[in-house]
Amino acid sequence: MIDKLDNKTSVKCLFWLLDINYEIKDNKPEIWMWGIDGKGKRILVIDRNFTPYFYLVLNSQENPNSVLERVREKQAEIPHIADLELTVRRLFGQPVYAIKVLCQNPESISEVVKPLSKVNGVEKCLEHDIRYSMRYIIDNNVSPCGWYEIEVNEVKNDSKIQVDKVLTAQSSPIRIDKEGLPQLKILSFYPIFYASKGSPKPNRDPVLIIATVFNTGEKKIFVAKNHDDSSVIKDFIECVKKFDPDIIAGFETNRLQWQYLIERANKHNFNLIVDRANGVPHISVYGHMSITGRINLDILDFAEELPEVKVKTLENLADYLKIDRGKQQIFIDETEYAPYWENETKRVELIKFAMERAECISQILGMMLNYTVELSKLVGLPLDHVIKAAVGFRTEWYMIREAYKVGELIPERIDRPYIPYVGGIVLSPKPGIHENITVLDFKSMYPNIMIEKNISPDTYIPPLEPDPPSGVNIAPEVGHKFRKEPPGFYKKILSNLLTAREEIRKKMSQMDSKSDEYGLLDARQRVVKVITNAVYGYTGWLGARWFQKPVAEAVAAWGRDMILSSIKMAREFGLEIIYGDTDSIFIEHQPQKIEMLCKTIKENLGLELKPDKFYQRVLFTEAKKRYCGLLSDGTLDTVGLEVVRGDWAKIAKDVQEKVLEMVLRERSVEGAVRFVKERIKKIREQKVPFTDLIIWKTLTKSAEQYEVNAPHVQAAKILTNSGWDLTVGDKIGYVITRGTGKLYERAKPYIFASYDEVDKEYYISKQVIPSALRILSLFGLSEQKLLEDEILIKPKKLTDFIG
DNA sequence: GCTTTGATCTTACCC
DNA sequence: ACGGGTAAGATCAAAGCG
Repeated sequence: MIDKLDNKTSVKCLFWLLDINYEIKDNKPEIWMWGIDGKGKRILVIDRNFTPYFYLVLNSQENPNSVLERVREKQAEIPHIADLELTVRRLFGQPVYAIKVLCQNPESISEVVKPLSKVNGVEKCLEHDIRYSMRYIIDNNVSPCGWYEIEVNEVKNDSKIQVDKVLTAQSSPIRIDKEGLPQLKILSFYPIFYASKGSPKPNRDPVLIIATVFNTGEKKIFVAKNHDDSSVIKDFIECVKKFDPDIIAGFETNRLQWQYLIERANKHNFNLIVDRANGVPHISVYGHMSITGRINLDILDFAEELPEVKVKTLENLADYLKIDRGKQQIFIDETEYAPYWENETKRVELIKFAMERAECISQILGMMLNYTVELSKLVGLPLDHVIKAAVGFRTEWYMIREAYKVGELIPERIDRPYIPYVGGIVLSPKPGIHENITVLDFKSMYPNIMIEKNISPDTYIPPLEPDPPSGVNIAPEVGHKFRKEPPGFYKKILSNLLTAREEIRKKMSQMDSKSDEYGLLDARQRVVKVITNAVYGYTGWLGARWFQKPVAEAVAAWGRDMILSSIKMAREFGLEIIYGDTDSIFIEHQPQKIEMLCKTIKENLGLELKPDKFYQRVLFTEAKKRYCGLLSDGTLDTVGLEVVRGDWAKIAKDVQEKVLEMVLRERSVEGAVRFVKERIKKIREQKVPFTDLIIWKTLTKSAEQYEVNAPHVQAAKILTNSGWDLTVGDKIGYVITRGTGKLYERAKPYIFASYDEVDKEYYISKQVIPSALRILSLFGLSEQKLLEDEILIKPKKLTDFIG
């Protein structure tokens, strides 16, 4: 029993919600809300008044009251049940009777579910798989990273929780219309582990350095004495305790570093106590490490959101984000940590490198925080959960909140067989170079189709069911039916999201684009867009709680219908179509006709088709989904080609990019050919940087699970045998060496290969020539011609190829 | 016994 | 661990050939 500090009645407390978790004390659940109050005090609000529950869905043939009676009889045999309430809910839009089973303890729900699901008349149990803390968030319409007001009493901080105040809730939290973040304390850190052979091993290799950066500007660095890291880790723990950060940021912390530090600490017989409740970081949902009372953010998880960053190193990420890493950038590869450490003068550089990385993490965090906060607010998952959660789960959590508001039960997640369905249409392009091409595309095509046709899991009418009085929309080709009224669950969600984004963008248009508030709104509209666009994919995801194949199938069918209609209409207007993919058409630039076309389509199809891009010149090969266009501002827009792929050697990508520039911008095929020949010569002369020869490929399963041998798998096996820990998702960098036999037998991890053993002819004939020829074959060039010694005798003019 | 061919595996892209 | 549509290269075994 916690004593009140004084006898005053409860007071109102304004706070910003950082994190939420639950604890069981004396067999009773408590919601713990970690926050920052209006005066910047760190607080813990404990709510003991929220009862966990789940639902029993009743068979529609049964009398609900008699089922309730039977459940009551059973209740006598089962402890833990606090109460039963007969209610009406909806499941996939259908009204159902449901018994709300209130339990004393969230951990006992699973014990209650089993016997009660067997009661006659009970069809199934639902929502027992919703975590107690998430339940609290949903039912109270609370989102992390928002401001709330709550009635509280201050109590003694008996358990030495690391906060300024411990409070008990006397009411539910109420959302306050207040923008912005409190002054957060953020600690960024980067440790260096000794790597004697391959990846560092916690039972063998010590922590040499931990560099820390506070967002107050202060920096601290802890360095081991020889190989003894006990004090390094202790000093780090002390540093965390003293600075008391709200957010701890790192790089590779979730998959690697926290666990490593925990194990090293344990090896020295102490615990890595860095959280606010005197505990150790622990594994939590979606594979992240949770630090109670603080938010643990891994910059690497943020990098996963950026497909443009192919190999997710801290340096690549920083370069992509245009972070200034100073003039004297040091880069020390992991393989060199040990030799750097052993050398007195080089050790200084290693220490500097660790600090630079910590600073870099701190800067990246600053750039990603708005986005993560907005994501957390919209989706309703705490910051550290939401950044780790896959898109499908984020979308689903957003839906779960909305479902609660309209009384929809949350369906269970079930295993389903994979049955493919037909998706969007891709037209075969007209190969060659085209001038003055406009790209028209449907604005948010799939979301708008779902809205327009009221496609939703709760509006679907199965084949044998009679049509409702409101009538139905029937999907073309596939024939699925959806009731026209009332508006479905998805229609509501998507309309809200689309309107919300419009409103945010409207606000933004009247603001200074450099202001903090603008940045915040920009992050908000991006997040809204991401969730909007994810809904269609969600509907076809086998793991989705609201999975309904006809929903996904019908959306795609209507999409095909609309794009085909548009093409037909365009042709009727006398407009030539060059290419199209799913929701876009590439069309000759005739402004008046295009305007008329868009107007006609809006009137006939109810969806907006709008000009999106204009290409002065655009080049297509025979292939779909691969082209390159020259935009009005002179930049190249390269799509699908090797240039934008991460699994070609840089040398091949650079050559292709230059070829495209020469051809599209300079209109010089001759120049392109000359360039390719020069580069080939440079490769033979070993004048190309070694790093330009590395090929990166993702390991998508463990090396043994592959059915056929492949170069990157072979390279991965070599790395594993040399002591490197590889996991699924790792990018393997390898080069092809000279020799006989299969390609995979000649693949070698780049860290083990020397330039002299590289097979230059492979890079010429299998990397550079194919990627150059992808473009140049359009102009009648062949491999032989690119390999010929003399400069092209009589090149054709670019104008000969313009269609 | 050799090369050619095609199915299959694999990755990464587009929208 | 959101969907389907697509290109492309390497491997591997069957087919084709003399």
